[in-house]
Amino acid sequence: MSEEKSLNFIEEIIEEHLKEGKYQSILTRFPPEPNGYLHIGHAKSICLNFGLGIEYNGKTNLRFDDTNPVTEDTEYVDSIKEDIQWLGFNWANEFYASDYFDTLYEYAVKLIKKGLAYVDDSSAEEIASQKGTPTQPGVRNKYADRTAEENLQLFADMKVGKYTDGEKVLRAKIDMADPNMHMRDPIIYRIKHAHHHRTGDKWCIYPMYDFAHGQSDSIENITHSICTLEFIPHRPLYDWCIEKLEIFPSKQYEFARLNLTYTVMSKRKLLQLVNENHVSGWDDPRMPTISGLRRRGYTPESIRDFCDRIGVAKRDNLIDVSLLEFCVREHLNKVALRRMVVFDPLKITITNYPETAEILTTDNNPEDPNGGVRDISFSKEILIEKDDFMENPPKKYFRLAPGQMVRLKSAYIIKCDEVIKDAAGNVTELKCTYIPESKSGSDTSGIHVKGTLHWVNAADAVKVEVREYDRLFKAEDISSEEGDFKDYINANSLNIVTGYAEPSILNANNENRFQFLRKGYYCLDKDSSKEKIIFNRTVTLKDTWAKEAKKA
RNA sequence: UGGCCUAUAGUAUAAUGGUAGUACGACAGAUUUUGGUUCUGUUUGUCUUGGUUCGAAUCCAGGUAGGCCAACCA
Repeated sequence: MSEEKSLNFIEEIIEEHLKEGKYQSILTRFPPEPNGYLHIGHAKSICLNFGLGIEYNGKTNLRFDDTNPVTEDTEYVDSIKEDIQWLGFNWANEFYASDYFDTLYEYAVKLIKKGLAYVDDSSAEEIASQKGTPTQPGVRNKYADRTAEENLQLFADMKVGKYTDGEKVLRAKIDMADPNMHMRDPIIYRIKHAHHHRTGDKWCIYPMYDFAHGQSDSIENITHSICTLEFIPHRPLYDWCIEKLEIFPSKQYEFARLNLTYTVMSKRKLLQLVNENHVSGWDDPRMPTISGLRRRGYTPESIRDFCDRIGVAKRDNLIDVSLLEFCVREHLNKVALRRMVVFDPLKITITNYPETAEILTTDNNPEDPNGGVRDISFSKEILIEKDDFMENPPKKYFRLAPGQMVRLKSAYIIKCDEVIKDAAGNVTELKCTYIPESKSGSDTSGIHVKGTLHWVNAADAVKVEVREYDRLFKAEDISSEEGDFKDYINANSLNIVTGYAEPSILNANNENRFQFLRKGYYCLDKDSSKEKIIFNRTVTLKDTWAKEAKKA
């Protein structure tokens, strides 16, 4: 029964560490910067980090990497926590890099005392030009020669606010000729007279990422610090700081970040879409954000399944968004309540049906044995989808056509007798007859039809607004396209239509997931109200007929 | 033109020196009161050139291709 699942390279490393006794247990962390909302790429990292903690009986901390007060905000802290919990994960501790500002300051002092850091008065431009290029070594300036005492005093003066932003920085003294640019005396502290979302105005100097992240890992005793590939060149610096500071040796491991077709996956670009009103907000259902996917109707289960299927490796990847759609369809198929909704109605009059209505029952979910049933009303006037009728059907079209029969789902078989058209020649109504012996559940007619249609009773259909979403971008791989990413925005990514739903839709709540029969999966939008019911289309059903029709 | 990382089917991901497998996609068929679901089958792959070895996707060397690195961002 237990087909052993192969390990990804990080699991292999951890199992080796556990086996050889390097660690008794593992501790990972998820370290977002609170400067934007989490997206599906973060979900990959969350599932990896928290998943490892669960898999190996370890723990995972949530640590906000809040070392840059000018871009960070508590709004983002709150959204990040909500998204992680919604995905189904619990952190052992909620920490902030800013919790460690005092310790980090002492660490910097220690480096200065060891002669491994100095205060530099150069401008940003000077520092950049002295840094050299990847092919040319950098040069050290005169400030590198300052004594430890002088540096200590200067750094203390920086801390108490004696200087303005940019006037001085603290640099690690490593090697200006290192082929790795990050080792060319990197800046580790800068002056920012800015209000911090947690420490307020206590500090006017803030550590850089490279002087905060590894040390924070070390302070928390993180065993496996997992990040994305672009941090590989930072690893020597990560190790250098830990070694010189003589603190707990956390280790960094890097995996390839997620890229998805037809979307962008950078907080900077997503922020731009929000700020420039290309979308309604971070939680716009077209956004690849966790909050957008949630509003769209994606389930945590489906996102976790997706992260599981895409795997973890070190090569760059571009995952087809159809895999994400497959995952959500697979989950929703099992849990969604079936309902009938007609989007583009065509009236049918059943000429041999009595004037009184009849109550029929139908499954809430044929995939769920405990799903139960519901009542639906049936009468001589019903609505079907315009697409479900063709006056001159092609071969293999087994919907309604003149003289052809179809089953109305959970009701009767009907036959199309007459087509009514308006002056312009548009079909406006169909006259049909029904087969009384063909009632669902007690069919004695002996008639077999190929097609089954969804329908609603014209008399009690409920009008709803349905928001249909398409991909946000027209290009599959935006990073490979010329020009600005916004040139590839799909102008038709939102299409609002009216649907005519069976009355049971009035009982819908925000937790419900629906399958509108033969159409797709839907959920109530947060904008919905009693007066105006609004649904989001999560994803369509697979439509092999549409594919077939396209071929012809 | 420096350093680092990576290269297996259309897209991902396994095979840890010994039969190249899995998922999604695509295609074909069966079932179906959702042209959904389910089931069955088919299809396509080790970047390249050498070397080591009885045996190489795997180890070594050269090439090629892609990615990352020169923010007082993370």
